[in-house]
Amino acid sequence: MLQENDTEFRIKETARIIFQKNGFAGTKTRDIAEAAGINLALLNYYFRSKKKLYDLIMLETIHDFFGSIELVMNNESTTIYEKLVEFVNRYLDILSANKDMPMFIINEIKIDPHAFVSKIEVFKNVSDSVFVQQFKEEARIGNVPKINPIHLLMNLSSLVIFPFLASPLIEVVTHTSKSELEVIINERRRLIPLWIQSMLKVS
Amino acid sequence: MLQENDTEFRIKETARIIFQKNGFAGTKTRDIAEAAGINLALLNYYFRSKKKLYDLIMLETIHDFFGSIELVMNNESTTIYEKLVEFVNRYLDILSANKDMPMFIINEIKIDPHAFVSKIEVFKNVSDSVFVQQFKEEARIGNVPKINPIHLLMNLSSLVIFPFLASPLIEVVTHTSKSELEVIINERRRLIPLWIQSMLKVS
DNA sequence: GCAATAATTAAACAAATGATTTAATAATAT
DNA sequence: ATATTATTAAATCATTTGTTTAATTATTGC
Repeated sequence: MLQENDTEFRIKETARIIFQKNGFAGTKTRDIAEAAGINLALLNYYFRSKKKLYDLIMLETIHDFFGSIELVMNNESTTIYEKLVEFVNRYLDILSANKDMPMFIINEIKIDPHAFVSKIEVFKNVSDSVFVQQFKEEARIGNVPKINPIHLLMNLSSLVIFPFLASPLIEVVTHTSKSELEVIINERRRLIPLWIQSMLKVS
Repeated sequence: MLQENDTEFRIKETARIIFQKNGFAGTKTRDIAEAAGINLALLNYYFRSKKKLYDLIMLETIHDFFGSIELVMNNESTTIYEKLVEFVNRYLDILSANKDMPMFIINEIKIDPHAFVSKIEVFKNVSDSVFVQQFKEEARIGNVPKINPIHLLMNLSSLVIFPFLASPLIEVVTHTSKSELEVIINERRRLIPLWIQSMLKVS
């Protein structure tokens, strides 16, 4: 057995895509087997059960999704604005390559918030991050309004993540094709940091 | 039979909540019956089938969700800023009373975009709305930057809707309780129009 | 008050769905 | 060559779930 057996790898990557798109209950082991071009029994042969395979993928996904926040937001040597730019670019990269990730994570939390918290508790609390500390200091000095930092985090996440959550909605409502929307989303790399900065001038 | 038979009404309202929370496939007729405190057979007695009941509720939900946009965004006698205020207040009202609505709509679109489009095609195209026309005119004059109006619509929707889509995520990441988050969301009635306005000063 | 219709119930049906296992075969490595 | 690993087709086995039936109770019109 190789450490990254070809078949094993193909099952996992296929399962990742399908699980992220349809969730645990919405996914049939037969779908995974068919999409991966492998025999159904091999799924259990390599991963013991559907649940074990799912848990494996979910942990990796959570790690990918939250791992970047940690690094960017707790960097002691960047300014607030630099962190905005870093955050936007990192997240647009991750989400562009993995469009179903936000919905997957949100559904996962919804199913069992308690179980989820226990899985990410290793990550540092975002509310205590260097980013939030820097924001509070600016607010103290009077450079930015004294609003709850959650607004800032929420606005930043909204502007970055929402297009991926709501892309089918947006496509329908604005009569925009997937490829046009992709172009528009990429314009946001430059625009979102500017927008967030200008929002911090009003209260 | 009364026009709004008590039992019939209770089934529909219970079904609305459960369908919006769990979707069609994720909902069992037995769940609805139990939650409504009625006998299982009554669901079929009043609504013929699970599918018919679901379709009924879905149409009403779509109507509630998109009906407000139409009115606000095509009002000839309000300014852009007045429309922002109207939009934010209307949507926060609807979504606060119906927190699972955005997720429900997005999932519904995902399942069958084509079928969904045919259900909302009665609504006027948002991209041709008075709101967007007014924005384009302001851009021509040079009062706002010449960006794709989709950015404006997307930012507005993001800031209003995202907190409801991602509330479980936000609660977990920022260690915020549901009631605290509710207070924060209500602060946004006043803030979002200001933010959007200030965003329109940069490009 | 009676008869017809409507509302409600418990129980059964049935049909599919879908994860997992088994036992046999092929491939690979020692 | 043989022991281990990988792969396959088929069966199993439990369960879930929407729907119907047939009997009972409540309501309404006359």
